[in-house]
Amino acid sequence: MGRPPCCDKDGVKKGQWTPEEDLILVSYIQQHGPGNWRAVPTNAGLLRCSKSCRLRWTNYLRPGIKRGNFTEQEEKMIIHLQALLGNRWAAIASYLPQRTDNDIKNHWNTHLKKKLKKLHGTQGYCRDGFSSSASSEQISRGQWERKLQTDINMAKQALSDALSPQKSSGLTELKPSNGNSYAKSGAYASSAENIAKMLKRWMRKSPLKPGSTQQSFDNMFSAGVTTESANSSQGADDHSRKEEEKKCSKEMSEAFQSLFAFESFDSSNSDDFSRSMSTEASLSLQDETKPDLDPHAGQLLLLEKWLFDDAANQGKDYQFSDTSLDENPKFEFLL
DNA sequence: AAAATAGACAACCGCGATCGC
DNA sequence: CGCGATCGCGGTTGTCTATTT
Repeated sequence: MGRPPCCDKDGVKKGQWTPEEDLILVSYIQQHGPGNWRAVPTNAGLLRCSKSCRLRWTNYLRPGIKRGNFTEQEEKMIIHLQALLGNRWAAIASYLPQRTDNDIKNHWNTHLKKKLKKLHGTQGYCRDGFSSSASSEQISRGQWERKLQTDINMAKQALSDALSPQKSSGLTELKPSNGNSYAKSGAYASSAENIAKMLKRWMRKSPLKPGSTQQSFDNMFSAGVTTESANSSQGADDHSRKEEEKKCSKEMSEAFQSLFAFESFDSSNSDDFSRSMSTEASLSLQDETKPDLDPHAGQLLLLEKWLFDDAANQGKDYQFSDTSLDENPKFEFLL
């Protein structure tokens, strides 16, 4: 006698999203900002359920998302965090900016689990899955913690590099509290990047007639995806990258090219957004960290403290947008 | 070249948590 | 305080692509 599925209605579309749907969704969120998902399908004119819209946005269209190509540092970090937190993918994702919980979960299930299993078979399973030939039972707690600390330092360095302010440029800071600011933010550039990638894939699968595509995308853009963002300041690097992308996309229609002009092709520009997102996620993680429930609470707190201390130490260069630690009483104990 | 199989990943589903009335 | 609506998370499934036979 469970609750009936929210998407169990007639006329609600399921399955793969089309580029048109993506553009409608991005366009809508560009104007109104994310949130109030219940109203999104109706207001945006999408034949999807609210859940599907939210999922599509958070896992695929959201700016600042990096997909695929996990680095070894990221993998190590995921393995460490999985050992500490278990299958709490959202919490793990909060420590990996630009990665979504779904992406991490998929990567874990398809790659890392096998990797660990393989290592388990050849050298004996170790909690970090990478470097020990002894079983975890044989390693003393002290040894394991030292090893954990070493690897965490490596992952920390990688994270620090990834978040380096030098890599971000020209992205206006998002202020989620002000919905209209979304419309002016360059953050949508990487949404379009994601869409563009998906469009290429989609074109491979089902080549469209240029005419119909043109019309369809013209309608889309006139409906709300303005070129305003495209006109925002972009660096020379972005320009050259755009050119390169255009070369690879000759077969695409003019409408596609206007989409390319709309975006920056530099996902690192979304670092500010990623930071704000990861901060939010960290806040939620802080909320859900319940020492009385979590057997690894000590390690978890250590890890969190490491992360937040680092952020605090880099305060000058590395400022969380929107929600700063020192403004939040929840983090007093960490500062 | 075609069929079968495996791998990868996007999306769905169900449940618990949270929010607002 | 109770209840319904909504959101967010994790597990699972479905589909597409690549590889092997």
